[in-house]
Amino acid sequence: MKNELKSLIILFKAYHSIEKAVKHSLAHTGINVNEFTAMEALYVKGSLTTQELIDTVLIPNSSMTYVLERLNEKAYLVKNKKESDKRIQIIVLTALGTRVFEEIYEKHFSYMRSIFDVLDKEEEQQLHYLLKKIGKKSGDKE
Amino acid sequence: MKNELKSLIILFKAYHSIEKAVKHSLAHTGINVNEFTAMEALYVKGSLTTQELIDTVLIPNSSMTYVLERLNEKAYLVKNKKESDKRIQIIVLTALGTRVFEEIYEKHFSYMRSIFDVLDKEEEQQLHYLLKKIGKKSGDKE
DNA sequence: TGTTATTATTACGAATTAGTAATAATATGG
DNA sequence: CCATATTATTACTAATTCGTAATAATAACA
Repeated sequence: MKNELKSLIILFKAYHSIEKAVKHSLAHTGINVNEFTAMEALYVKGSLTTQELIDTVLIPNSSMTYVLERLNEKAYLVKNKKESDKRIQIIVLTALGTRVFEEIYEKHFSYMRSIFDVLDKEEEQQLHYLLKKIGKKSGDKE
Repeated sequence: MKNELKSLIILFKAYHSIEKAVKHSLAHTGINVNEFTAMEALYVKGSLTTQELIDTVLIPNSSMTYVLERLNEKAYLVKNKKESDKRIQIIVLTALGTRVFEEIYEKHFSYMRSIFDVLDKEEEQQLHYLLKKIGKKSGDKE
């Protein structure tokens, strides 16, 4: 077998390895990776619609519904119908959600940063460039 | 929020985007990503123990059991107890499994290669180097 | 040689993920 | 306006994933 999907294998390995580290970092925080990613997006953007969250977190709509339910149960976010288009919901972190996220983020940041710091600044930029390039190409093919 | 986990976010995005492409490529083949990865490892290595497969595919042991069950049901692989240590199973693809894998791989290869070909040879090597570096660092922290 | 520890694997059950259909609101084209 | 198409979201269900405990075989060593 021509092993020219080496890039794919290496990407999968690196990702799974990092994903494990993320899970480890989030263990005992009461939220999982998808929940964290959704909260992060909301924290950065201030507010997003469900559809925008789906496009950011890249999980299926039915999975996002589940994630939002969980976070809503924990009172970390609220959903508000948009007045001008009632099909749309605007999602916002609550004060509690924001506070909890900030606490979790601080530790998570240090932990993850200690991994990525194995790359120097230039290497990290190069990684961004390369990953964006294949991510974009891959998205284009959908 | 200091956005210095940009690398993490970009990696996640690129991965999920590629993962979608992989799923698309494997749709209608009757096997999913984990099943494909396990078969690929077996195809390349000839045979592996369950534990070796777990270390390759990087999923929990309980998940691997499920994957192996699925593939065994489809008669794509067989399990043989090792004589010298009966705790250990040696997993091998059947002739059917091998043939099916080759068929699937051929199409999958073209599809995935068309994505990674957006990188030139040098860029691809660089990507390998960078991903291995953070993958390794991340694994070390376990 | 008989505990005790370690390793490989499976069993079980709960949580999550995801595909598909349903619902509800809005847009569009006659 | 009305019928139809499109968009956003949820409901429902099946499949998968995963943590943890159980089992079974082997190793270690007093």
